[in-house]
Amino acid sequence: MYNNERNGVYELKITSRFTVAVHTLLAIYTFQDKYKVTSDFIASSVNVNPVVIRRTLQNLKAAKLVDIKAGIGGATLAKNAADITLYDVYSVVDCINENLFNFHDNPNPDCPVGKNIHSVLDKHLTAAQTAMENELKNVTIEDLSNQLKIYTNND
Amino acid sequence: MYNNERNGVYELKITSRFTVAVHTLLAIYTFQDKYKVTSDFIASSVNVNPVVIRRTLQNLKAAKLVDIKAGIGGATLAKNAADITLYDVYSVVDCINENLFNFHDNPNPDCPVGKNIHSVLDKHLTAAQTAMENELKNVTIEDLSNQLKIYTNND
DNA sequence: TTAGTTGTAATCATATTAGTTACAACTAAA
DNA sequence: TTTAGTTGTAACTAATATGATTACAACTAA
Repeated sequence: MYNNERNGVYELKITSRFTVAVHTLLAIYTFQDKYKVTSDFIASSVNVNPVVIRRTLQNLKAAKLVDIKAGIGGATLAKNAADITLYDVYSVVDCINENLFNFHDNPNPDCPVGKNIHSVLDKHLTAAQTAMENELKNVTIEDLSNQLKIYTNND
Repeated sequence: MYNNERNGVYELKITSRFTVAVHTLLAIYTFQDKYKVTSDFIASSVNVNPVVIRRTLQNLKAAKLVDIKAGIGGATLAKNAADITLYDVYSVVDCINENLFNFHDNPNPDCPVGKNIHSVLDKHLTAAQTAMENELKNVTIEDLSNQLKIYTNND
């Protein structure tokens, strides 16, 4: 069933492209020294269609976060895992557009409130978005990998 | 035309229900002592269909942020403007579901990364969301009104 | 009684996401 | 130089949300 219901109302959010991309990078980092990490390999771990992974990898490649071997196949990190933050990933994979908050179009310029609503609200929305994004800058793929090792050692 | 395009990719975000609701409250606060603030009145300022405003007002009423006069019409604030934060509004209007970040479904439990991706990632996503939401708690409808007065006095 | 408004269901157009199919282009290895 | 496996990418689809809109019953003060 659909997992996004509450009181019969459905809502949008930051798309799973972001977590898919993070998962992709963590899988590459975890396995790149042992296996050829192909889109099929990653897709199997993430549990999405391989084409979704290839599209994700193209975004990550364009940002120089990964290298991809065309033909033979396989992806590797193009930077140190400690130098790739969640914000880097978030920025690249189109999980939101520039603005997190979707502002209603064309408020009435003949009403004092409509005329100025952007002026009074925009800076606060930007501050909220920036606070969220700054948190993402505090976490790297290496951080996730270290945490992952703790979990896998306990298996 | 569509206002959400970038490089042919389209993205989701926090819906305009939030800014519509903030605009609604600011319009009520600004005009409630002078006019009967009806859904048509607000809709004209926000520039959306009146039914969208009525639905918004129902959400705000359920949270005891506004009073609505059925029959005769008109909405007023049910609390002091200084006691209504942007977070209060955000919480009630279903602009997102509980989680801001949409996580991909069913990562592969037979892969060490897939099995633990939620464990390593969830707390960071929650921290980012909380940072955003906390910023919204710092701003009240009264703050917006005070800023609005500065702009309108300059007209 | 009436005029205006709210409350709410129902339907629609538009748009996005993720899934999927298909296949050309590429590359290393046999 | 053939082949097997993979990437790169276009095209299409199903599922679903949003906001617009229509419609109308219920309500209430004048």
